Amino acid sequence: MRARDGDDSVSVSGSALGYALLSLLTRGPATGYQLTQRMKSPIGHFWTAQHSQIYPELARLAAAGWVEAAEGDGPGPRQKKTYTLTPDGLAALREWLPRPPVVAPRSETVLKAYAANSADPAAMADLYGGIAARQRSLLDEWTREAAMLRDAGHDDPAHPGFGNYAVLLMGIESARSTAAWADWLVTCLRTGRAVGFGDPIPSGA
Amino acid sequence: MRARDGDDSVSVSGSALGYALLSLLTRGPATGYQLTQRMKSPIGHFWTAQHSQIYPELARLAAAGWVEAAEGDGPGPRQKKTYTLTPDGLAALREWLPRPPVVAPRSETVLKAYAANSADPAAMADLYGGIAARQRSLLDEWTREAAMLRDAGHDDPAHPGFGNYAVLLMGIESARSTAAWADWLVTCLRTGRAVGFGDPIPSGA
DNA sequence: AGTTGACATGTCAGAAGTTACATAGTGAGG
DNA sequence: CCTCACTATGTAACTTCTGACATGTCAACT
Repeated sequence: MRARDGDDSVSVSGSALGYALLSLLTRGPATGYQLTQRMKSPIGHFWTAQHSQIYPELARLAAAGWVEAAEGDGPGPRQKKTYTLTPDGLAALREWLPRPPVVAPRSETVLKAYAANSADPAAMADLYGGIAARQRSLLDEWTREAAMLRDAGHDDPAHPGFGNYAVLLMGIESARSTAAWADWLVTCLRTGRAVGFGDPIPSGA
Repeated sequence: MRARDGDDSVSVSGSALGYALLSLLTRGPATGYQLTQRMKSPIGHFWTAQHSQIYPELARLAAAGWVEAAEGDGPGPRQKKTYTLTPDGLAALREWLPRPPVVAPRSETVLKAYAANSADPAAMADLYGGIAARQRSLLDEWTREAAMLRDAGHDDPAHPGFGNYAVLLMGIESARSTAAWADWLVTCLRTGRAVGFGDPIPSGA
């Protein structure tokens, strides 16, 4: 499945996680621990991984020659390893990037809406009210973050931080849509009547 | 993990897939094959499963007493089983629905944008141009579908088809956001300059 | 002096999900 | 007559992901 030593001819194919780690390493060398942190924001809103998945994957990437580890003394009993993207790794990433992505959406939030009228409308309204509130708070936070990045020039496609900015914008769009949809759902569930999407929310009536 | 015969006291916890199948069965009895089809639209845009996952899960649900199988002759060598949601199954679903959903977003599309400036801008612009086009065609299709459902009264929260309508609306919102974002990305990548989100797209200039 | 949290790396068991294999009847179209 | 697509149910091998276990240092706070 992945290249072994002296097996250069085989087309080396990585998992999405592998490419995610390579992407993170384009931001500079890092330890597995730092990659775990770096994955949290902003890409974490669209791609997550635990350290228990990251460490073995880094070992595989190193075996494939896509990353290189510099060892040093760590705080614990083991060696601390700082990984760097190799030219081969960058080439692999560049080859993977323009390929059409695998679309595999999975949202428990929407799944629950699918069965919404099997449950108590008031309870479901509360659920989606909470979801809308959380999405709006994320929206606020990310909007402020995006403004800062824009001021720092990250909206320039040539800026190394452009990817972060792009992800943040998608996060904002996604939060906005979800909040608007959840608001509509809440209004439907609370009034018990058909409501047009985007119709004004009847306030305290 | 799941209840066995005569083990009623244990809190029976299901997987998200199990609840997805229960949700599908609120639309009426179905075979595993029919559930596989039923899952494709519209909930398939936010939750998918292969038949190889569905058949064993149905067996587990039956063992837990959440669904009941009526056997009959099938086209192949095996018995055809038509599953029905039991009162216990509906109760379990109703208990699960209002609980806060697990949020686990995963989008290769956004992941690739995160590393966009490691690749050839023209290739990435093509990629996101294609994505925007596909999202717009889905948007068209779903908008027409939603209009039909609305005419059929599915926008009434009491209508059994309300869940389908709600999922479709989220699909529409999601496609709209993604298309707008992809358009912005394409403009950035093609012009090579900072572009405001929502700014008019320079046409053939 | 003791606790908590951050830094740092790993393993293991199990759950969840994908792909391919296996079987077989019916009806439509070429 | 043959092939293809649809209906229908399952298994097996494999990959991916989560959650828990395991270890140990250092700095800050109580």
